[in-house]
Amino acid sequence: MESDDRRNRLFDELAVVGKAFGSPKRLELVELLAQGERTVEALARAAGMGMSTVSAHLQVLKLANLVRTRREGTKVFYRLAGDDVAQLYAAMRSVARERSADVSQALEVYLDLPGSGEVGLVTRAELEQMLAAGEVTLLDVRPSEEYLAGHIPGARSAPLDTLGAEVDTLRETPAVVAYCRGSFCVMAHDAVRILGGAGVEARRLEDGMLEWRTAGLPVAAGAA
Amino acid sequence: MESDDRRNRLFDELAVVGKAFGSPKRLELVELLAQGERTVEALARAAGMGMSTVSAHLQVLKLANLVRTRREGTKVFYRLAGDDVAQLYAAMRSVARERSADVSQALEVYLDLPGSGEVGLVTRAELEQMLAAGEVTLLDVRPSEEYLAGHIPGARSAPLDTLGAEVDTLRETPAVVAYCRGSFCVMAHDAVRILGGAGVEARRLEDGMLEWRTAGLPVAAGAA
DNA sequence: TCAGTCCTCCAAAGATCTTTGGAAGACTAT
DNA sequence: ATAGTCTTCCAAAGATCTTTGGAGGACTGA
Repeated sequence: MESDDRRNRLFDELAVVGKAFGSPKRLELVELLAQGERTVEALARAAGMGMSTVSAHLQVLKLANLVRTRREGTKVFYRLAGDDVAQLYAAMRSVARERSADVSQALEVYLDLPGSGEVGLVTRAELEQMLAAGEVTLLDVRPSEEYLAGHIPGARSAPLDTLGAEVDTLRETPAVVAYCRGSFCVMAHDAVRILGGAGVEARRLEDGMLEWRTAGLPVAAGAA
Repeated sequence: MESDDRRNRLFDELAVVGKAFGSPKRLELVELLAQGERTVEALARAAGMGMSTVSAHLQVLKLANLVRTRREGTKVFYRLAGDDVAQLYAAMRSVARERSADVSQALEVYLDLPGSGEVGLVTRAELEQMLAAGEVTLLDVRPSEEYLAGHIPGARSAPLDTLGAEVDTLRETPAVVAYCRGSFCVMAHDAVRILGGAGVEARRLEDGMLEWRTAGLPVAAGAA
Protein backbone atom coordinates (compact mmCIF):
# COMPACT_ATOMS: atom_id res chain seq x y z
CA MET A 1 0.00 0.00 0.00
CA GLU A 2 1.02 3.53 -0.57
CA SER A 3 -0.67 4.88 2.54
CA ASP A 4 1.62 2.62 4.55
CA ASP A 5 4.46 4.93 3.70
CA ARG A 6 2.63 7.90 5.01
CA ARG A 7 1.55 6.13 8.15
CA ASN A 8 5.09 4.99 8.76
CA ARG A 9 6.36 8.50 8.36
CA LEU A 10 3.88 9.66 10.95
CA PHE A 11 4.97 7.09 13.50
CA ASP A 12 8.60 7.78 12.69
CA GLU A 13 8.09 11.41 13.58
CA LEU A 14 6.23 10.48 16.73
CA ALA A 15 9.00 8.14 17.77
CA VAL A 16 11.44 11.03 17.66
CA VAL A 17 9.70 12.40 20.71
CA GLY A 18 9.59 9.00 22.36
CA LYS A 19 13.26 8.39 21.70
CA ALA A 20 14.11 11.72 23.24
CA PHE A 21 12.68 10.42 26.50
CA GLY A 22 14.38 7.08 26.08
CA SER A 23 17.81 7.76 27.53
CA PRO A 24 18.56 8.10 31.25
CA LYS A 25 20.98 10.93 30.62
CA ARG A 26 18.45 12.89 28.66
CA LEU A 27 15.83 12.37 31.32
CA GLU A 28 18.24 13.76 33.84
CA LEU A 29 18.73 16.81 31.65
CA VAL A 30 14.98 17.23 31.27
CA GLU A 31 14.62 17.03 35.03
CA LEU A 32 17.17 19.80 35.41
CA LEU A 33 15.63 21.90 32.67
CA ALA A 34 12.25 21.57 34.34
CA GLN A 35 13.75 23.68 37.12
CA GLY A 36 14.56 26.51 34.76
CA GLU A 37 16.88 27.39 31.92
CA ARG A 38 20.58 26.59 32.09
CA THR A 39 23.70 26.81 30.01
CA VAL A 40 25.27 23.74 28.50
CA GLU A 41 28.21 24.02 30.84
CA ALA A 42 25.96 24.33 33.91
CA LEU A 43 24.02 21.27 32.82
CA ALA A 44 27.22 19.31 32.30
CA ARG A 45 28.43 20.27 35.74
CA ALA A 46 25.12 19.54 37.45
CA ALA A 47 24.67 16.18 35.77
CA GLY A 48 28.30 15.14 35.84
CA MET A 49 28.62 14.56 32.11
CA GLY A 50 31.08 15.74 29.50
CA MET A 51 30.23 18.84 27.52
CA SER A 52 30.19 17.00 24.20
CA THR A 53 27.86 14.43 25.62
CA VAL A 54 25.49 17.03 27.01
CA SER A 55 25.56 18.96 23.78
CA ALA A 56 24.77 15.83 21.81
CA HIS A 57 21.85 14.97 24.03
CA LEU A 58 20.56 18.51 23.84
CA GLN A 59 20.61 18.29 20.07
CA VAL A 60 18.40 15.22 20.27
CA LEU A 61 15.96 17.06 22.50
CA LYS A 62 16.07 20.04 20.20
CA LEU A 63 15.41 17.92 17.15
CA ALA A 64 12.29 16.67 18.88
CA ASN A 65 11.38 20.30 19.58
CA LEU A 66 11.25 19.66 23.29
CA VAL A 67 13.74 22.40 24.16
CA ARG A 68 14.50 25.89 22.94
CA THR A 69 17.69 27.91 23.11
CA ARG A 70 18.63 31.48 23.77
CA ARG A 71 22.05 32.94 23.25
CA GLU A 72 23.66 35.42 25.61
CA GLY A 73 27.20 36.37 24.73
CA THR A 74 29.15 33.20 24.33
CA LYS A 75 26.70 31.18 26.39
CA VAL A 76 23.72 29.25 25.14
CA PHE A 77 20.80 28.80 27.51
CA TYR A 78 18.52 25.82 27.08
CA ARG A 79 14.99 25.61 28.40
CA LEU A 80 12.01 23.33 27.95
CA ALA A 81 9.94 24.32 24.95
CA GLY A 82 6.79 24.63 27.02
CA ASP A 83 4.86 23.58 30.07
CA ASP A 84 3.38 20.73 28.09
CA VAL A 85 6.83 19.18 27.91
CA ALA A 86 7.22 19.29 31.68
CA GLN A 87 3.74 17.83 31.97
CA LEU A 88 4.61 15.01 29.64
CA TYR A 89 7.72 14.27 31.66
CA ALA A 90 5.71 14.31 34.87
CA ALA A 91 3.10 12.04 33.31
CA MET A 92 5.80 9.60 32.26
CA ARG A 93 7.23 9.58 35.75
CA SER A 94 3.89 8.90 37.28
CA VAL A 95 3.09 6.07 34.88
CA ALA A 96 6.49 4.57 35.53
CA ARG A 97 6.01 4.84 39.23
CA GLU A 98 2.52 3.43 39.10
CA ARG A 99 3.30 0.60 36.73
CA SER A 100 6.72 -0.52 37.65
CA ALA A 101 7.73 -2.00 40.94
CA ASP A 102 11.33 -1.45 39.89
CA VAL A 103 10.82 2.27 39.60
CA SER A 104 9.09 2.69 42.92
CA GLN A 105 11.70 0.53 44.52
CA ALA A 106 14.56 2.46 42.98
CA LEU A 107 12.80 5.58 44.15
CA GLU A 108 12.53 4.33 47.69
CA VAL A 109 16.16 3.37 47.79
CA TYR A 110 17.12 6.70 46.32
CA LEU A 111 14.98 8.70 48.67
CA ASP A 112 16.03 6.49 51.53
CA LEU A 113 12.50 6.32 52.86
CA PRO A 114 12.01 4.68 56.25
CA GLY A 115 9.49 2.26 54.81
CA SER A 116 5.99 3.58 55.02
CA GLY A 117 4.85 6.11 57.56
CA GLU A 118 6.13 9.54 56.70
CA VAL A 119 5.03 12.49 58.74
CA GLY A 120 5.39 16.19 58.19
CA LEU A 121 4.07 16.37 54.64
CA VAL A 122 2.36 19.50 53.40
CA THR A 123 0.08 19.41 50.38
CA ARG A 124 0.12 22.07 47.73
CA ALA A 125 -3.29 23.32 48.82
CA GLU A 126 -2.19 23.58 52.43
CA LEU A 127 0.91 25.47 51.42
CA GLU A 128 -1.08 27.97 49.38
CA GLN A 129 -3.28 28.62 52.39
CA MET A 130 -0.33 29.04 54.71
CA LEU A 131 1.33 31.43 52.26
CA ALA A 132 -1.83 33.49 51.91
CA ALA A 133 -2.07 33.73 55.70
CA GLY A 134 1.60 34.62 55.91
CA GLU A 135 2.23 32.01 58.58
CA VAL A 136 4.99 29.98 57.03
CA THR A 137 8.68 30.23 56.27
CA LEU A 138 9.07 28.55 52.92
CA LEU A 139 12.56 27.33 52.10
CA ASP A 140 13.72 26.59 48.56
CA VAL A 141 16.60 24.21 49.21
CA ARG A 142 17.71 23.75 45.60
CA PRO A 143 20.99 25.26 44.38
CA SER A 144 20.64 29.02 44.21
CA GLU A 145 20.99 28.82 40.44
CA GLU A 146 17.67 27.07 40.23
CA TYR A 147 16.07 29.40 42.73
CA LEU A 148 17.03 32.33 40.55
CA ALA A 149 15.63 30.65 37.45
CA GLY A 150 12.23 30.28 39.09
CA HIS A 151 10.77 29.61 42.51
CA ILE A 152 7.49 29.57 44.42
CA PRO A 153 6.51 33.18 45.19
CA GLY A 154 7.28 33.92 48.83
CA ALA A 155 9.99 31.30 49.11
CA ARG A 156 13.42 32.10 50.43
CA SER A 157 16.54 30.55 48.96
CA ALA A 158 18.27 28.22 51.36
CA PRO A 159 20.54 25.84 49.45
CA LEU A 160 21.25 22.58 51.21
CA ASP A 161 24.96 23.19 51.59
CA THR A 162 24.54 26.47 53.44
CA LEU A 163 21.43 25.48 55.32
CA GLY A 164 23.34 24.76 58.51
CA ALA A 165 24.36 28.40 58.85
CA GLU A 166 20.78 29.58 58.73
CA VAL A 167 19.34 27.35 61.38
CA ASP A 168 19.38 30.04 64.04
CA THR A 169 17.14 32.37 62.05
CA LEU A 170 14.50 29.66 61.91
CA ARG A 171 13.97 28.91 65.57
CA GLU A 172 11.17 31.38 66.24
CA THR A 173 9.16 31.04 63.06
CA PRO A 174 5.72 29.47 63.25
CA ALA A 175 6.15 26.82 60.58
CA VAL A 176 9.03 25.84 58.31
CA VAL A 177 8.33 24.09 55.02
CA ALA A 178 11.04 22.95 52.61
CA TYR A 179 10.70 22.04 48.95
CA CYS A 180 13.02 21.11 46.09
CA ARG A 181 12.78 19.93 42.51
CA GLY A 182 9.97 17.48 42.64
CA SER A 183 8.89 14.10 43.82
CA PHE A 184 12.08 12.47 42.56
CA CYS A 185 14.36 14.82 44.45
CA VAL A 186 16.04 14.13 47.78
CA MET A 187 17.06 17.62 48.76
CA ALA A 188 13.94 18.50 50.75
CA HIS A 189 14.16 15.15 52.54
CA ASP A 190 17.72 15.97 53.51
CA ALA A 191 16.80 19.50 54.54
CA VAL A 192 14.11 18.30 56.92
CA ARG A 193 16.58 15.84 58.39
CA ILE A 194 19.26 18.49 58.83
CA LEU A 195 16.86 20.96 60.39
CA GLY A 196 15.39 18.32 62.66
CA GLY A 197 18.87 17.41 63.83
CA ALA A 198 19.45 21.05 64.75
CA GLY A 199 16.24 21.20 66.69
CA VAL A 200 14.10 23.01 64.16
CA GLU A 201 10.88 21.25 63.34
CA ALA A 202 10.37 21.43 59.61
CA ARG A 203 7.97 19.85 57.18
CA ARG A 204 8.28 19.01 53.54
CA LEU A 205 6.11 19.94 50.58
CA GLU A 206 4.73 16.69 49.17
CA ASP A 207 6.23 17.32 45.77
CA GLY A 208 8.20 20.25 44.36
CA MET A 209 8.88 22.84 41.70
CA LEU A 210 8.15 20.57 38.74
CA GLU A 211 4.66 19.79 39.97
CA TRP A 212 4.05 23.40 41.02
CA ARG A 213 4.94 24.54 37.57
CA THR A 214 2.94 21.93 35.69
CA ALA A 215 -0.06 22.77 37.84
CA GLY A 216 0.08 26.19 36.23
CA LEU A 217 0.75 28.02 39.49
CA PRO A 218 2.63 31.33 39.48
CA VAL A 219 6.43 31.27 39.46
CA ALA A 220 8.71 34.07 40.60
CA ALA A 221 12.16 34.59 39.12
CA GLY A 222 15.31 36.38 40.25
CA ALA A 223 16.40 37.25 43.75
CA ALA A 224 13.92 37.50 46.60
CA MET B 1 29.45 9.96 45.21
CA GLU B 2 27.52 6.94 46.24
CA SER B 3 24.12 8.57 45.83
CA ASP B 4 24.97 9.02 42.15
CA ASP B 5 24.58 5.29 41.73
CA ARG B 6 21.14 5.32 43.18
CA ARG B 7 20.10 8.31 41.14
CA ASN B 8 21.39 6.69 38.00
CA ARG B 9 19.47 3.54 38.75
CA LEU B 10 16.33 5.60 39.09
CA PHE B 11 16.76 7.30 35.74
CA ASP B 12 17.69 3.99 34.16
CA GLU B 13 14.40 2.53 35.28
CA LEU B 14 12.54 5.60 34.08
CA ALA B 15 14.19 5.39 30.70
CA VAL B 16 12.82 1.88 30.26
CA VAL B 17 9.40 3.47 29.91
CA GLY B 18 10.72 6.18 27.63
CA LYS B 19 12.51 3.68 25.43
CA ALA B 20 9.33 1.66 25.11
CA PHE B 21 7.78 4.67 23.40
CA GLY B 22 10.86 5.27 21.31
CA SER B 23 10.27 2.98 18.37
CA PRO B 24 7.78 3.63 15.58
CA LYS B 25 6.76 0.01 15.45
CA ARG B 26 6.04 -0.09 19.14
CA LEU B 27 4.01 3.09 18.92
CA GLU B 28 1.95 1.50 16.19
CA LEU B 29 1.33 -1.47 18.46
CA VAL B 30 0.36 0.82 21.31
CA GLU B 31 -2.05 2.61 19.03
CA LEU B 32 -3.65 -0.71 18.15
CA LEU B 33 -3.73 -1.88 21.74
CA ALA B 34 -5.42 1.36 22.73
CA GLN B 35 -8.39 0.09 20.72
CA GLY B 36 -8.65 -3.06 22.79
CA GLU B 37 -6.84 -6.30 23.45
CA ARG B 38 -5.48 -8.42 20.63
CA THR B 39 -3.52 -11.56 20.05
CA VAL B 40 0.05 -11.44 18.86
CA GLU B 41 -0.96 -12.82 15.50
CA ALA B 42 -3.73 -10.24 15.08
CA LEU B 43 -1.32 -7.45 15.91
CA ALA B 44 1.21 -8.78 13.42
CA ARG B 45 -1.44 -8.92 10.73
CA ALA B 46 -2.83 -5.46 11.50
CA ALA B 47 0.56 -3.80 11.62
CA GLY B 48 2.14 -5.76 8.81
CA MET B 49 5.07 -7.04 10.84
CA GLY B 50 6.52 -10.49 11.37
CA MET B 51 5.40 -12.45 14.40
CA SER B 52 8.87 -12.61 15.92
CA THR B 53 9.21 -8.89 15.55
CA VAL B 54 5.87 -8.18 17.16
CA SER B 55 6.60 -10.60 19.96
CA ALA B 56 9.95 -8.93 20.61
CA HIS B 57 8.40 -5.48 20.73
CA LEU B 58 5.68 -6.72 23.03
CA GLN B 59 8.31 -8.06 25.38
CA VAL B 60 9.83 -4.59 25.55
CA LEU B 61 6.45 -3.08 26.37
CA LYS B 62 5.86 -5.79 28.92
CA LEU B 63 9.22 -5.20 30.56
CA ALA B 64 8.21 -1.59 31.00
CA ASN B 65 4.94 -2.81 32.49
CA LEU B 66 2.93 -0.95 29.91
CA VAL B 67 1.02 -4.01 28.73
CA ARG B 68 -0.48 -7.09 30.34
CA THR B 69 -1.25 -10.48 28.92
CA ARG B 70 -4.01 -12.99 29.22
CA ARG B 71 -3.88 -16.51 27.89
CA GLU B 72 -6.79 -18.24 26.22
CA GLY B 73 -6.01 -21.67 24.87
CA THR B 74 -2.99 -21.34 22.67
CA LYS B 75 -3.51 -17.63 22.11
CA VAL B 76 -2.06 -14.81 24.16
CA PHE B 77 -4.01 -11.59 24.33
CA TYR B 78 -2.16 -8.37 24.97
CA ARG B 79 -3.75 -5.22 26.33
CA LEU B 80 -2.55 -1.91 27.73
CA ALA B 81 -1.80 -2.14 31.43
CA GLY B 82 -4.17 0.70 32.25
CA ASP B 83 -5.87 3.85 31.11
CA ASP B 84 -2.91 5.84 32.31
CA VAL B 85 -0.84 4.23 29.59
CA ALA B 86 -3.30 5.29 26.91
CA GLN B 87 -3.29 8.75 28.46
CA LEU B 88 0.46 8.93 28.35
CA TYR B 89 0.43 7.90 24.71
CA ALA B 90 -2.21 10.51 23.94
CA ALA B 91 -0.19 13.15 25.81
CA MET B 92 2.89 12.26 23.82
CA ARG B 93 0.99 12.55 20.60
CA SER B 94 -0.36 15.92 21.52
CA VAL B 95 3.03 17.26 22.56
CA ALA B 96 4.52 15.94 19.34
CA ARG B 97 1.78 17.53 17.33
CA GLU B 98 2.02 20.81 19.17
CA ARG B 99 5.78 21.05 19.16
CA SER B 100 6.82 19.61 15.88
CA ALA B 101 5.98 20.99 12.50
CA ASP B 102 7.15 17.70 11.05
CA VAL B 103 4.55 15.76 12.95
CA SER B 104 1.66 18.00 12.07
CA GLN B 105 2.81 17.99 8.48
CA ALA B 106 3.16 14.22 8.37
CA LEU B 107 -0.28 14.08 9.91
CA GLU B 108 -1.78 16.34 7.28
CA VAL B 109 -0.26 14.34 4.47
CA TYR B 110 -1.43 11.13 6.07
CA LEU B 111 -4.93 12.36 6.67
CA ASP B 112 -4.98 13.97 3.27
CA LEU B 113 -6.60 17.09 4.61
CA PRO B 114 -7.78 19.66 2.10
CA GLY B 115 -5.77 22.37 3.81
CA SER B 116 -7.69 24.10 6.51
CA GLY B 117 -11.44 24.41 6.53
CA GLU B 118 -13.03 21.18 7.53
CA VAL B 119 -16.75 20.98 8.04
CA GLY B 120 -18.95 18.36 9.59
CA LEU B 121 -17.07 17.87 12.83
CA VAL B 122 -18.90 16.78 15.95
CA THR B 123 -17.41 17.32 19.40
CA ARG B 124 -17.56 14.73 22.10
CA ALA B 125 -20.00 16.84 24.09
CA GLU B 126 -22.30 17.26 21.11
CA LEU B 127 -22.21 13.55 20.46
CA GLU B 128 -23.14 12.73 24.03
CA GLN B 129 -26.12 15.05 23.75
CA MET B 130 -27.22 13.53 20.46
CA LEU B 131 -26.89 10.04 21.89
CA ALA B 132 -28.92 10.95 24.95
CA ALA B 133 -31.64 12.38 22.72
CA GLY B 134 -31.51 9.31 20.49
CA GLU B 135 -31.23 11.40 17.36
CA VAL B 136 -28.10 10.06 15.80
CA THR B 137 -26.86 7.00 13.98
CA LEU B 138 -23.37 6.46 15.28
CA LEU B 139 -21.10 4.37 13.07
CA ASP B 140 -17.97 2.67 14.35
CA VAL B 141 -15.98 2.26 11.14
CA ARG B 142 -13.03 0.37 12.61
CA PRO B 143 -12.46 -3.30 11.83
CA SER B 144 -15.14 -5.35 13.58
CA GLU B 145 -12.44 -6.91 15.74
CA GLU B 146 -11.86 -3.56 17.40
CA TYR B 147 -15.56 -2.85 17.71
CA LEU B 148 -15.98 -6.10 19.60
CA ALA B 149 -13.10 -5.27 21.91
CA GLY B 150 -14.73 -2.02 22.92
CA HIS B 151 -16.88 0.72 21.39
CA ILE B 152 -18.91 3.79 22.28
CA PRO B 153 -22.24 2.67 23.77
CA GLY B 154 -24.95 3.04 21.15
CA ALA B 155 -22.61 2.75 18.20
CA ARG B 156 -23.19 0.32 15.40
CA SER B 157 -20.36 -1.53 13.75
CA ALA B 158 -19.84 -0.50 10.14
CA PRO B 159 -16.33 -1.43 9.02
CA LEU B 160 -15.00 0.63 6.18
CA ASP B 161 -14.78 -2.24 3.71
CA THR B 162 -18.43 -3.18 4.04
CA LEU B 163 -19.73 0.34 4.45
CA GLY B 164 -20.84 0.58 0.84
CA ALA B 165 -23.41 -2.18 1.33
CA GLU B 166 -25.06 -0.36 4.18
CA VAL B 167 -25.55 2.97 2.57
CA ASP B 168 -29.22 2.36 1.83
CA THR B 169 -30.09 1.83 5.47
CA LEU B 170 -28.72 5.26 6.26
CA ARG B 171 -30.73 7.46 3.95
CA GLU B 172 -33.62 8.24 6.25
CA THR B 173 -31.77 8.68 9.52
CA PRO B 174 -31.63 12.14 11.07
CA ALA B 175 -27.88 12.41 11.52
CA VAL B 176 -25.01 10.11 10.75
CA VAL B 177 -21.77 10.40 12.71
CA ALA B 178 -18.69 8.25 12.09
CA TYR B 179 -15.72 7.65 14.36
CA CYS B 180 -12.62 5.48 14.36
CA ARG B 181 -9.48 4.99 16.43
CA GLY B 182 -8.49 8.51 17.26
CA SER B 183 -7.15 11.72 15.90
CA PHE B 184 -4.36 9.91 14.03
CA CYS B 185 -6.71 7.62 12.18
CA VAL B 186 -8.01 8.07 8.65
CA MET B 187 -10.90 5.64 8.66
CA ALA B 188 -13.59 8.10 9.73
CA HIS B 189 -12.33 10.59 7.14
CA ASP B 190 -12.68 7.93 4.48
CA ALA B 191 -16.08 6.89 5.75
CA VAL B 192 -17.46 10.41 5.50
CA ARG B 193 -16.07 10.64 2.00
CA ILE B 194 -17.58 7.31 0.95
CA LEU B 195 -20.95 8.16 2.43
CA GLY B 196 -20.94 11.61 0.91
CA GLY B 197 -20.20 10.09 -2.49
CA ALA B 198 -23.25 7.86 -2.08
CA GLY B 199 -25.44 10.80 -1.21
CA VAL B 200 -25.57 10.32 2.54
CA GLU B 201 -24.59 13.36 4.52
CA ALA B 202 -22.38 12.23 7.37
CA ARG B 203 -20.25 13.98 9.93
CA ARG B 204 -17.18 12.89 11.80
CA LEU B 205 -16.43 12.79 15.52
CA GLU B 206 -13.54 15.17 16.11
CA ASP B 207 -11.37 12.43 17.59
CA GLY B 208 -12.06 8.78 18.34
CA MET B 209 -11.99 5.76 20.59
CA LEU B 210 -8.61 6.54 22.16
CA GLU B 211 -9.73 9.93 23.35
CA TRP B 212 -13.13 8.63 24.42
CA ARG B 213 -11.45 6.01 26.54
CA THR B 214 -8.85 8.29 28.08
CA ALA B 215 -11.60 10.75 28.96
CA GLY B 216 -12.95 8.02 31.21
CA LEU B 217 -16.24 7.69 29.33
CA PRO B 218 -18.10 4.38 29.35
CA VAL B 219 -17.14 1.70 26.86
CA ALA B 220 -19.31 -1.15 25.68
CA ALA B 221 -17.86 -4.49 24.58
CA GLY B 222 -19.10 -7.38 22.47
CA ALA B 223 -21.77 -7.35 19.78
CA ALA B 224 -24.43 -4.67 19.68
C1' DT C 1 43.27 41.68 15.56
C1' DC C 2 44.17 38.31 19.13
C1' DA C 3 43.45 35.44 22.92
C1' DG C 4 39.97 33.38 25.66
C1' DT C 5 35.44 31.17 26.57
C1' DC C 6 31.65 28.45 25.44
C1' DC C 7 29.49 25.56 22.39
C1' DT C 8 28.80 22.49 18.29
C1' DC C 9 30.42 19.33 14.92
C1' DC C 10 33.14 15.36 13.47
C1' DA C 11 34.88 10.69 13.40
C1' DA C 12 35.55 6.40 15.45
C1' DA C 13 34.97 2.85 18.92
C1' DG C 14 31.93 0.55 21.65
C1' DA C 15 27.37 -0.44 23.21
C1' DT C 16 22.61 -1.31 22.34
C1' DC C 17 18.46 -2.23 19.24
C1' DT C 18 16.00 -4.33 15.56
C1' DT C 19 14.86 -7.86 12.48
C1' DT C 20 14.97 -12.63 10.85
C1' DG C 21 14.36 -17.58 10.44
C1' DG C 22 14.23 -21.43 12.90
C1' DA C 23 14.11 -24.16 17.23
C1' DA C 24 11.70 -24.82 21.36
C1' DG C 25 7.72 -24.21 24.57
C1' DA C 26 2.71 -24.08 25.80
C1' DC C 27 -1.55 -25.57 24.92
C1' DT C 28 -5.65 -28.02 22.40
C1' DA C 29 -7.97 -31.58 20.04
C1' DT C 30 -8.03 -36.08 18.34
C1' DA D 1 0.58 -39.94 22.57
C1' DT D 2 0.50 -37.05 18.29
C1' DA D 3 -0.26 -33.52 15.26
C1' DG D 4 -1.39 -28.81 14.92
C1' DT D 5 -1.60 -23.89 16.36
C1' DC D 6 0.17 -19.97 18.49
C1' DT D 7 3.85 -17.81 20.91
C1' DT D 8 8.40 -17.08 22.80
C1' DC D 9 13.31 -17.72 22.71
C1' DC D 10 17.77 -17.77 20.38
C1' DA D 11 21.60 -16.31 17.53
C1' DA D 12 23.51 -13.49 14.16
C1' DA D 13 23.64 -9.65 10.95
C1' DG D 14 22.73 -5.10 10.27
C1' DA D 15 21.30 -0.68 11.89
C1' DT D 16 21.29 2.91 15.27
C1' DC D 17 22.95 5.26 19.67
C1' DT D 18 26.27 6.89 22.91
C1' DT D 19 30.51 8.63 24.32
C1' DT D 20 35.01 10.74 23.51
C1' DG D 21 38.66 13.91 22.28
C1' DG D 22 39.77 17.22 19.36
C1' DA D 23 38.90 20.54 15.54
C1' DG D 24 36.25 24.35 14.29
C1' DG D 25 32.55 28.34 14.98
C1' DA D 26 30.48 32.06 17.49
C1' DC D 27 31.10 35.58 20.38
C1' DT D 28 33.51 38.90 23.84
C1' DG D 29 36.88 41.99 25.64
C1' DA D 30 41.27 43.99 25.38
